[in-house]
Amino acid sequence: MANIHDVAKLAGVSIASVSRMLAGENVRSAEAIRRAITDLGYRPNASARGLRLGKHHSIAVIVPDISNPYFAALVRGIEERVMTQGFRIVVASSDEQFSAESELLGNLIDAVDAVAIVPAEEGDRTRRMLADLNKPVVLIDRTVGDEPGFDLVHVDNASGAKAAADYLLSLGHRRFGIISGRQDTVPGRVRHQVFLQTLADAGIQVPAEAVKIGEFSRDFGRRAAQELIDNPTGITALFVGNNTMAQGALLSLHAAGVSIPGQLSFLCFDDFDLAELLPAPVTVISRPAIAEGHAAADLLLERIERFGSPNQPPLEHKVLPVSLTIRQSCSAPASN
Amino acid sequence: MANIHDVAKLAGVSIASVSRMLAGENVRSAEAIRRAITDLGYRPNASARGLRLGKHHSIAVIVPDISNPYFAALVRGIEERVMTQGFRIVVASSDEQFSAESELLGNLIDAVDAVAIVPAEEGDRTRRMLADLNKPVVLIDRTVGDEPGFDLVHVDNASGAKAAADYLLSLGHRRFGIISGRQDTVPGRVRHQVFLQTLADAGIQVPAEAVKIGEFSRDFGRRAAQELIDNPTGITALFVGNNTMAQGALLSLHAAGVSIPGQLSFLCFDDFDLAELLPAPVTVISRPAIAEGHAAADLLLERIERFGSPNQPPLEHKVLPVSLTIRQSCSAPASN
DNA sequence: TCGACAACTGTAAACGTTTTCAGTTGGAAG
DNA sequence: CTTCCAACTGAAAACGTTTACAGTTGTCGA
Repeated sequence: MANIHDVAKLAGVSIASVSRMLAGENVRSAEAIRRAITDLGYRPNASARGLRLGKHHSIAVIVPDISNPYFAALVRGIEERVMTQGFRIVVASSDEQFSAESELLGNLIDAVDAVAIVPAEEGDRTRRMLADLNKPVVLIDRTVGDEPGFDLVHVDNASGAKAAADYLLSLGHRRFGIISGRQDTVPGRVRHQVFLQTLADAGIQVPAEAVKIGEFSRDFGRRAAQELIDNPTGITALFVGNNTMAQGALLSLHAAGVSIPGQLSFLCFDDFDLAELLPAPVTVISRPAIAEGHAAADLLLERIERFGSPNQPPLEHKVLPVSLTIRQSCSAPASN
Repeated sequence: MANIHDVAKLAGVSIASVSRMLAGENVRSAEAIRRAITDLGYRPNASARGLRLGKHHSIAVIVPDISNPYFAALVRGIEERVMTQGFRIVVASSDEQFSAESELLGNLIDAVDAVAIVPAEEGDRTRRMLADLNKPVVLIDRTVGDEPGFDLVHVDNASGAKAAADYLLSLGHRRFGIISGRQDTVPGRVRHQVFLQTLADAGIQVPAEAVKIGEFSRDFGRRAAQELIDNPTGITALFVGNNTMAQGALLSLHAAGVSIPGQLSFLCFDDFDLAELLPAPVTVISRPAIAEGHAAADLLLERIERFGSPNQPPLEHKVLPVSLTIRQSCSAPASN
């Protein structure tokens, strides 16, 4: 592989001139250098440049699972924005495990300039680990501790959960079930609490046996719905905290022959592919995954720019709107 | 950030000893060095190491679109395998465009040791571009030219298409429609041709107006199915070449009120989330995306190991099996 | 013709590693 | 007590850049 010395020799100048011309400065022999570069097929060595400048033009993106469509879309959004600025993204999946996450980050951190992460855990050890990185960090979808100290990109979980409850109430439902994700995450907690609180404000209590809390996984959704089926609680509407759990729940409900919305109105957070094609197209609270990626990337690029300099921009907390997408999985409760 | 000199000084040895102990060699003062390393929180600088060794411990993964679930799963598979060997993956989406692809690769190539790619185009210019990289390359799902000169990981498209045709024939169908993806890609071409050939071998011709060829996109699937609906051809079975087109086709079919499998049997290549939850759970030819990722990663790691040495392992072409997953979207044709 | 000055150029140091090469150490064998 | 050798050690070079610094040009005005 040709290096800068080869180019300089062929062009009859010093390596400094080559470097300068590459950096866009004015150089007398620009033409000769350009020709030498193409003749040799020269490409600057990324490691050498990284070593010298302490920059890598790379961003680590850590998500719980890249094969989850929501996270895949998020990554896509980050990628789109970041690529235009000449940055690369290094992707890794944490499987929702702090240990995996911190190990990954340990491996990646030395090769990147910043980190975009959907943290597996929102506890303080995650915050400390991220702070120790000493690089720009943006938290997406979740947070860490009360004073994270990083830029945040969230969606408006509270409004979404409230909209869901209000919509179901307006249809006349009074007996609700809820399947929620981990309560040690912002989306899990906020969606859960706001949904229940909105009902409480309307004077409605959700019976404990109709409240299921667990992992954000398809499998948990399936099990939770199965329990609801096995121990009838008389609920007429079910709210599910995210798309993967929703898919699992639909599997159980479908297998048990529960008619939607005939016997049960169904509403979940997060849109998903084909939601509109199901026997009862699913009404959802949808969120802008790509836009979340864009927002996160913008924040990060900005912060990378100024990192180390005294005048840091203040921490930002971007909250993106969600919207209620009404399809056909909800109706007035059967009057019995 | 502490560097190796700091560690050496604190441990009272030379930097060579630190480096050696890190490399696992026997060193008298190992204990002191270990302590110094933890005390200082020392982490070797990746750029410096990369510069010195000419290795980056990174692999570029280029797919048409990371937000497509199949590619996301593929990436996940690669990631799983590669991480265990201490490698990172740098991900980028080409949007099925050669120009984007070659630009991306231009940006990434200097920072990686190898490339796993689902090429946007299978033409010779792609082959040349990849060959010029002068690094290990594995092609996934598609190929480039007749003599690619790279390792290949494919699924058995021919068997899959034949199984699809045989199954529909066995149900008694005689009038078929087909929606296929780009014919300048292996999956597009093989699935298309083998399906039609299998029918031809059974003495059945598919009328030209029931053959739709276009992009591997949801949008094309939707349009193609719409055309089929608008200009009735009397077909009783429809084969669709991949999952995104299938989803589009289902959208049109559903909107037009075509009953599946009552009026039309439906079968497609690639499984997809929720296929089993649709009004008529879709029968598919499914393929092992994660396993494809594993296979690609293994091939690449092997080749990185030996790259540059004289005894290169011979090129491999791994073909993974697909399977017919029978659900409920196909039945015997209505007898009329 | 000279000096001043802008515009450019080249040398060399630095970034943080790994590894070669030429020692140094210490223990065992004589 | 010597000698030998295995086992370790350290100095220094190298990887390919960028950039501070100290020139070197060439032009213009006097």
